[in-house]
Amino acid sequence: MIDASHRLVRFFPLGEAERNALATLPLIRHTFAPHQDIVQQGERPGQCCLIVEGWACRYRTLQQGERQILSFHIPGDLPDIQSLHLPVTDHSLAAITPLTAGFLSHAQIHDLIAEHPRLGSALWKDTLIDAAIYREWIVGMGRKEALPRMAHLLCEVFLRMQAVGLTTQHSCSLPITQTDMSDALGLTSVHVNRVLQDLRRQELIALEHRTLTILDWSRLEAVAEFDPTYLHQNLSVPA
Amino acid sequence: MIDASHRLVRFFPLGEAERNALATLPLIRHTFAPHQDIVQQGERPGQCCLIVEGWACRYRTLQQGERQILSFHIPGDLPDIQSLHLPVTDHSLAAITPLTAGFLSHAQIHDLIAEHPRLGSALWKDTLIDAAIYREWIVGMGRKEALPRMAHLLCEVFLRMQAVGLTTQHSCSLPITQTDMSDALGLTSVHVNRVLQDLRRQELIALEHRTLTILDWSRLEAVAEFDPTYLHQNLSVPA
DNA sequence: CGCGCTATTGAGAGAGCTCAATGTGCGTGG
DNA sequence: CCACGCACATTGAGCTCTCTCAATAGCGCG
Repeated sequence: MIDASHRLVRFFPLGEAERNALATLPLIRHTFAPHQDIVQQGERPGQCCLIVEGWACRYRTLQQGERQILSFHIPGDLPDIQSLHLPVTDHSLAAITPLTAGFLSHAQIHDLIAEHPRLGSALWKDTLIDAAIYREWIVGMGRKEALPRMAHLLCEVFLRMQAVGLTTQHSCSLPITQTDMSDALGLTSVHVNRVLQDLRRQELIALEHRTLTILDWSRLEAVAEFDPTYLHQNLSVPA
Repeated sequence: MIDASHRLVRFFPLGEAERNALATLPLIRHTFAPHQDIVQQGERPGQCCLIVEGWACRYRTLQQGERQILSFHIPGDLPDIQSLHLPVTDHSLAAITPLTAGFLSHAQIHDLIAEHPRLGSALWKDTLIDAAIYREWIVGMGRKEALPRMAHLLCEVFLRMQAVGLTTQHSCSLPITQTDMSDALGLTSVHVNRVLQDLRRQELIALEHRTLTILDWSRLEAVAEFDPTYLHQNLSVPA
């Protein structure tokens, strides 16, 4: 089942009927180990997964073995919902941490949408926010240097974690390695290391034991040229 | 009205009813001059536009004035369909060439979808392909050098133009400046110029008078590490 | 208590940038 | 019909951000 506090429910005006439909939906749970693929490029999935616990990422591997991470996924995300309409998956999806996911068949989802069209709209909106995040990454990779690009990623992750209630004050879990960050930002892990040191030196963040703490949100936001509009979340910003 | 050969109709299994609904839809036409904004960042549009003729681009401007182009749009595209569910537009949309666009109010589209759910799916799929293109750009910007990145853009544009019947043999119109390309690829126009010269020297393409000719598709594809799967178009590739 | 993964540091190299000048084609007005 | 202006393309030379290569350090876990 999908909990009533789920993002879908909170960010889209759903009625009682839709909430109930979600709450009684039978999810088939699976667990995955770190680095294990959930969906591989070229597959034709017959189901979608909801991340219940843990982090995942979409990625693509190039011929020389370089990896590009396309997005990070946190609890509440539906990272392969696009398979509902795009039969062949054009990238892979892997667990970053030990992960619990719930699966729903395409048929179930189609039925659900047919019966509750507003749920279809909510899911569509979810994929549109995904696309908005991609746009933001393109802006960063194309026109920002390494420091603001990293700062932007941290702002984004923090707000997304906050939206699903996984932050405490100014901290949240950030269970990814510097290599993961480098593959997401289009940098090398060596440079990521130096950029993180710089952010710490400027007392913008603390990051240790996979825990991120935002020490100065407004300065971090300024460095990143971060504007949360694109997350389309209507959230309050850390004090 | 929307022509029966439109991409929506060709790439999604629509029935007679849906085709008719599209064909009789009243579009309000407007024309735009090059560089004119169609939608600006921060607006709350009440309508969506269909590009009838000409090219457009989505873009974002940073504080220091740098521009990042997020996507190019050609006839048949619905470049701001996301406004249907994301009220505030997080980027701008501008005409590149003299442009003709047809407008449909959100209300009209919502009604259309309510009556013809498969049309809703087709539109959703369209936005998912948009997102797939964003992913591909992220891969290029993060992990490809300038030459393959440019080659990839040219492959992509050519296939998209082919999909709407705007190519002849191995050529198509490419009505964008080198500065536009640089703002899309995250390069400078100086470097774009040098990369294009390199592609011409290698006899992979010809590009003059805003006309692109693919001289050697398979080598260009190889240089770009181009795999058309992500366009989800089921198209044949140039000989 | 040692292996393996991740983080850190140093130093040299390079892809792409900046700045600036020059070339070229085309539309327009006199 | 030609001169002019303007946008775009091209070229050169020096510079820098980020990369590469390589070594060392730290830490968690079996």
